Amino acid sequence: MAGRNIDEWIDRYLSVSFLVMKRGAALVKDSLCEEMTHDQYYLLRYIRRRGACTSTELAAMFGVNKSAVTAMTNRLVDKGWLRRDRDERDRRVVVLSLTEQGEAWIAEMDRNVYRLVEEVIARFPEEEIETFIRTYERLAHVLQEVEEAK
Amino acid sequence: MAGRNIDEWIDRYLSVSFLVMKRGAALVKDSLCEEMTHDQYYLLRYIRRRGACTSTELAAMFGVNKSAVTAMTNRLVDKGWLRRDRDERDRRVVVLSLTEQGEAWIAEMDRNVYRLVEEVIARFPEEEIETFIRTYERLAHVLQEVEEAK
DNA sequence: TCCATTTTGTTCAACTGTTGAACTATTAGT
DNA sequence: ACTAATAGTTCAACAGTTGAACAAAATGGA
Repeated sequence: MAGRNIDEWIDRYLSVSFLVMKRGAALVKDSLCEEMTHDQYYLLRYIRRRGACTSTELAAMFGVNKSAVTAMTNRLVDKGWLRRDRDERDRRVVVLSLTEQGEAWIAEMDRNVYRLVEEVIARFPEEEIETFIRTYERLAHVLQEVEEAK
Repeated sequence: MAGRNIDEWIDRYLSVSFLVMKRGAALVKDSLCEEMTHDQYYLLRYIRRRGACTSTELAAMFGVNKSAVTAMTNRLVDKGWLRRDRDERDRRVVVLSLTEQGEAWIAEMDRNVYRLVEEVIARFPEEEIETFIRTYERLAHVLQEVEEAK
């Protein structure tokens, strides 16, 4: 690849990724209720999709320390959205899963957030959406590989 | 568009955007020095590109409160990377611009971050990169429109 | 011109998310 | 059996954020 081209891509990517991150977070936050933060919404979504998971898995998945996960899950347990159970087969492990209340709240929040994302997505041609998301998913995968290679 | 398709896209987009945000932030942070945070790096980059700007502009651009900008810029001024000057034509306005030291630090950080992003980008075909970034930029633009329409 | 309104930015308390070191409890590997 | 490694928590110290209250300056009608 031409060096000129690459540097331009890098610059454009860095600029736009920060913009989308900030603006996207602000919009999603507006779609949530006072009680639920942006990060809590995504964390609960992830746990729901996985059914149940551990602090270690969450920390690795999101690239944060385990103590950060403890702090976040504490708040979610306090709100009654998340359940902490000790794994009987390996008593070091804590199994995290949604409570019924948590399921209900996240479903409620989903309604607003989906409406928002749909409004955004609707402005793009279908093919562009599919292509974009596919590359985005590949990017998430590559980031994990690069992280693991350290 | 088929409802089924849209909901699948929304779900995939929400999941992957959080992953990329978190993992990307973690990797960029590793490329920075102890003294500079992820957010500070992007903020300084933005101000450098604009030459100079105001708190109001930054707050609108990144979708945060002006008080958040004050707090961030305070830390950057304390470190000697950012300069605060009153606008002589409108004395309410504070003009933010990089100091020479700030320019030097951000150039230094750029070297590491560019190396990282290049490593990631190199794993994609050129055409996919260009297509992806173009849609990403369109997305940033749409998010701003949606924000403004509120 | 005068005064109310708007705009720009700051301060403050309170909160979320994060790190990194020190710690406990449990398991795994010889 | 004992040392290693693993899973998670606690804690102090930060960065980033909100929202309300505030000060200072500019604007715009009457």
